[in-house]
Amino acid sequence: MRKQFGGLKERYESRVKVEKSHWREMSSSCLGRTYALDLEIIKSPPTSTSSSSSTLSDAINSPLAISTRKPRSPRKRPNQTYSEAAALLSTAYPYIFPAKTFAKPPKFTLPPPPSSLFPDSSSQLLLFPFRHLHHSGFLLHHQSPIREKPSSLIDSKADTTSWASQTSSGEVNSHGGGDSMETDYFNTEFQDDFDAESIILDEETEQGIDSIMGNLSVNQDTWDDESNGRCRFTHLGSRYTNPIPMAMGLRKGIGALRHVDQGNCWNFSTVDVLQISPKTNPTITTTSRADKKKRKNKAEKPIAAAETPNPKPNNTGLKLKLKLNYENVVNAWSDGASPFSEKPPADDDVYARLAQVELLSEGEAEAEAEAEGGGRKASVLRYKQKRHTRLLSTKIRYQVRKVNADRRPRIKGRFVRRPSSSTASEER
DNA sequence: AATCATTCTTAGACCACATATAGAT
DNA sequence: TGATCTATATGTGGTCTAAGAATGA
Repeated sequence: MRKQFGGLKERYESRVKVEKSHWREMSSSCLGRTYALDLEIIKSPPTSTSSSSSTLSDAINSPLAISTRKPRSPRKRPNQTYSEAAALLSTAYPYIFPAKTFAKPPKFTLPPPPSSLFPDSSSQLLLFPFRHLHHSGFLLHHQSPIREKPSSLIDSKADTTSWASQTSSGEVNSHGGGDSMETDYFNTEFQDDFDAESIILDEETEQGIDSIMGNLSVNQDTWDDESNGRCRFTHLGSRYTNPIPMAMGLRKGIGALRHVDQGNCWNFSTVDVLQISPKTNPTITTTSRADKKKRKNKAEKPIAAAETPNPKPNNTGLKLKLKLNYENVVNAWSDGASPFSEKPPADDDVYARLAQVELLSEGEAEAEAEAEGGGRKASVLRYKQKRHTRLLSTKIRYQVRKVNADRRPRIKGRFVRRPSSSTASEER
């Protein structure tokens, strides 16, 4: 109560101060400089409390009270970290972590102690999506899961015209026409709270993730002018044209970015749909060997190669018709192990972002890394620690402004006017 | 299980002003 | 076309407020 009253008093004093300040500024505007006066008249809500006769409450409840305070933007909820992680997982493995399984995020609670990192009972917070594995019949039914039910965020409709219409309005409209829970979730909670722009980590992604996952930079030849503004990515033996709509993390397109070489659009966080999809086609390695043989043969026949200036890329890696031994796959996954190999994906921003989510505290992460015995976990841990320190230490763009701010007088943390000789003479 | 009041945590607003930037002349 | 001027935007750090979660009755 005392604190609240103190807060009211503080606000009142602040308002008076602000009014004085604005009057000063208004008067100073007459001297040549104009100040934008953005005042908002507050209609005091009908207070149920008894009308106090104090001038303080009167001043506060007065309908003419002027507030220059900017409306507070909604806070990021603690569960939002969980939601973001879940959304990323759903983006990476839409069939392993379907969005509907986390449509209702659990209550935000502290993580378990390090001694019980992944017990069977208490680890549901992290492992609940794997329950989906127990009925992994989807493995057998979907011939091409990627195309059949794409995530609404990375809708693989590679229609540049629709993209243009979306970006022209200034927002990325995710109305995919779907009415599933997945789509609804992304359209409401995820889209509302998840600021993709905040995840754009240009320098971090290059320095941090690259040190772990390998160099993600795209060669210059992957940008093809002939592809009409489309980034072509070459990796994993598969080559395809990735249009801009496939990119995640670009809210309003590249054009909104400042001080950035816009030609390097591939340096931003983009998600390759085929990359983030489970690698379920084991025939890639075999075909690559066959390709090597073919190349060897082609090298022996340079004339034939010269006759075809634009050879069509080998699309064997893009085949989505799977020839899997489903029984073996199901048996291999039935023990609850990870459905994917331990080998990290070649280049994928989603995994980088997943690694950035602080689901565990620092000590727990260390314990986990020690338990894992180094390797990739240690690399991820190192990267996370590096990123943690980098984020905590504020990045100073202009050292001069920092020096000025440090020298600037403050009262209760706020900058106050410098007592200048001119004002002192005016007050006399 | 639902509701309410209280406590706790922490993201973001606030402040002045030197400097950067964009537009006009 | 470059130089100059003017107006507006930006960034900087310590403190405090209040939104939202947690907790207990």
